Amino acid sequence: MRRETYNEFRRLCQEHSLAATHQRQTIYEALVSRPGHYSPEEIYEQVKQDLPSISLATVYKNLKTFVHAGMLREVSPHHGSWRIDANHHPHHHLVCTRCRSITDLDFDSLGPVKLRGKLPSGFRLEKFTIEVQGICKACTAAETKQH
Amino acid sequence: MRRETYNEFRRLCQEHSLAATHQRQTIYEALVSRPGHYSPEEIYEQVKQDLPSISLATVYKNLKTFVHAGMLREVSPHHGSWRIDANHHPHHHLVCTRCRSITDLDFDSLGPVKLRGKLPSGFRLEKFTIEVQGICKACTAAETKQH
DNA sequence: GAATCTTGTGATAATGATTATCATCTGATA
DNA sequence: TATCAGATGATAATCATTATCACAAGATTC
Repeated sequence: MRRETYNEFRRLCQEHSLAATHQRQTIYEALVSRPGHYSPEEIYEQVKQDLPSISLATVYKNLKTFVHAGMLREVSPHHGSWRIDANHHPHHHLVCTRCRSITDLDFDSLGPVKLRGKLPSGFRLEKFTIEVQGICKACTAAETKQH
Repeated sequence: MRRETYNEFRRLCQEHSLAATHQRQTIYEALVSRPGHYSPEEIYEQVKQDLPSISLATVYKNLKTFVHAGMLREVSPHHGSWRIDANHHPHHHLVCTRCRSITDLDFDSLGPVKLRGKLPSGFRLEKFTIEVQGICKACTAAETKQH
């Protein structure tokens, strides 16, 4: 691991009161050192090369921990079960990052996406989708009540 | 079911060579008649009120059929396994609707999202995410080869 | 409308992803 | 170094989704 990445990792662990274990270090490295959007299974395969006895459960637990702490992000705010949208009108989605609820937002509430320059060659554009991420009313209320 | 919805349903089935079964009709109705972003399980619960003996497998099969035919949409092009993104720089994603692969797109490739008017009250905005949906290079190539 | 054929359905087993449990171990702190 | 909270590994449990297959219901033809 690069010295720089190592220091960053130690700092982040301290900042979030997490023990800087060998396993966590290797998982973090596996993600940060190479670009990509890996699944837990893929991380597990990668990490096993350094730590053959690591458990898949440990990978899952630490990925959750890292995401919760804000050290890493989920690719999509929609994981979990498959959902169907029957709204045929063009529209956007408000997505709550806390409870993952989804609400429609009228198409005209947002201006059009403007493309500057070109997309990678060979990619055939179908459409732009805008997701508005944030905390929904219910979650904000619940949070306020706690304090 | 409203006459209008019923006719639309029959038309869509004919157009896509699908048998207009009682089950399909009820599933379609459950989605179209009320706004929302339902999971297969939720549709199942709803449909059971009309057709108590329907099987959850039938709901899954028909939702897939409808989505495949373009009669309904998936809320998110990312279903399936959880993925982690370690790229800290602001960026967008190119998502292939065929193979679901994900590629980063530089933040500056797209102009900023402009909000017209207001978001629903109580929603605390965190950020806008733009997904560029389309067919990736590899899938386009594979498709061309077939013909 | 009945016969036939194709497709869809229901029940349930199988699979795959994720989470829970718990005995044991390790990093952090004194 | 001793202590202890928190982390790990093994594995069972759970949950979502898909596969299988015997039986039933639409569609088509007469």
